[in-house]
Amino acid sequence: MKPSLPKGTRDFTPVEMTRRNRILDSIQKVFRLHGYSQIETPAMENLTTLTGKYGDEGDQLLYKVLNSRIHESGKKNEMLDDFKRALEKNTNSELLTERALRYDLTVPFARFVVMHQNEIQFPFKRYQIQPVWRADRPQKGRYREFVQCDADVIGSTSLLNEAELVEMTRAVFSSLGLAVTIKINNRKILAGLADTVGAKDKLIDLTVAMDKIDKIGHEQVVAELVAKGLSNDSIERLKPVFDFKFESVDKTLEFLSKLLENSEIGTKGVMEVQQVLNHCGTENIELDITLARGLNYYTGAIFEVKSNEAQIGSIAGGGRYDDLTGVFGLSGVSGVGISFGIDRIYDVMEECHKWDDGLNSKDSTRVLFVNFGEAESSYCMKAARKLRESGINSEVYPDTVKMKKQMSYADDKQIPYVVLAGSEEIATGQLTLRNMVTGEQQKLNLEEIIKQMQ
RNA sequence: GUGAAUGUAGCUCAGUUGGUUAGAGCGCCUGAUUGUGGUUCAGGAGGUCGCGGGUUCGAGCCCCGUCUUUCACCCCA
Repeated sequence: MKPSLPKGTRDFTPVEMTRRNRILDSIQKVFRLHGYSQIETPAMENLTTLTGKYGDEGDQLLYKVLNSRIHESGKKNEMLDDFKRALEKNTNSELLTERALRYDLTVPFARFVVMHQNEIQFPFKRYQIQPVWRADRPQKGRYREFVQCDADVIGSTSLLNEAELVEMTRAVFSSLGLAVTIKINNRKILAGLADTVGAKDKLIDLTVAMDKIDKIGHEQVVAELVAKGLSNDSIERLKPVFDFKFESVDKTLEFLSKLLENSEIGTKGVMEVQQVLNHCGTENIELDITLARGLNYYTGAIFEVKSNEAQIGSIAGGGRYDDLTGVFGLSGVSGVGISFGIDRIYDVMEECHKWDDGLNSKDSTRVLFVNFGEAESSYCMKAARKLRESGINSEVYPDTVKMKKQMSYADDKQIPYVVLAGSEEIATGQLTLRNMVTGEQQKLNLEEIIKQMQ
């Protein structure tokens, strides 16, 4: 049969993995530097844990897992009915699917917090690096399986957390050498906007439409809002927002506080943004009043990070959610977090040629022992063990094949040193150490080789 | 889910209006050099032309379907 992969999934070669790990290390280092500790959760969750948290679009994109052994069920008639219903529209049936692959790391985290609430010290700062799955149509920068790197603080309403996440974001991308813009906004500002134009009940329609302004233009947005049932009066009052152009954070704040002065929630949103920015400064930040984000659960600050160099969707995003744990039975716990998408960050690095491969990192093989035969390779196994005990990554070529083949293996893997231990070398204890970059060879005993490697 | 493009050797790509045995560069293998890689030289292997149908005397090329990748919409990391 012809080997193939499910649509939207990928293999990663050793070269790709070293590069992915480089991104991962940068992120993980920043997370740890700020006191976040790691957790993991299962790839699968109960379907009920996930549904209804991401909005209608999100629910459509959940990968549901078909129950096993459905052929043994005693409820086949009910199952058939449920299946027919599922063919009509997106319905859930516990008889058919009670599990789903996780769609993000935030909702499983909320579930985790509630289940472990008695073991957790709040505020709880956790990070989590795991794949997530979305049944989206794949294209560039969009995969059905991708890895998210999340850092969240839960159990604290302090805006210092938002500021810290902004600083972490800056740290991650500066260590990767990528120029980015951190777009921020606040759901309370959007709510205030809906409030002041008299369209409180149309908040979601309003934000979704707003989000598209720079893509489809004012007129199209107005048309969409009319279609959603927004009154002419409301639209008229939105006009200054449509006409507003970002110049600076200060000017935007000034504009917003005037616009929203009669809205309690709107004013609160403006104050929050102001405070966050007081803590972390405005470097690399754009206050984007059209930023909305699709996920339902955000209630305060929202972030989105875009590359300044590459044309790709957001490479990180997040925000504050006031009551995600509420549905699981623990209310009054607010959290805020950010998620880095390493697959997209990889694509940006690739597009911008940011790799600067010092391919011989200390993680790859430093020394290869050439295999001359049974007795010699047995000797080399012991010698290699000695090197490994000193922390030097070493390998013995497994087959007794032509030296040319073994040398080009070392060359291909960019192994910097090769040890030649033939019968003569073994007899005298003076092994031949070849530097593969310069071509120089020295006769050294094992201790001297170890010393030279360190 | 809607609309559109794409697929030829391991990789990047040629392939004329449908016409004999489908090519190149790089990579790979062998030898020159049986204890020395990266350079050079000589030789070699490798293709159901994504897959399945159809039209035709004849299809890599035309038609239909399907899958993959990509682009736009939608949404997002």
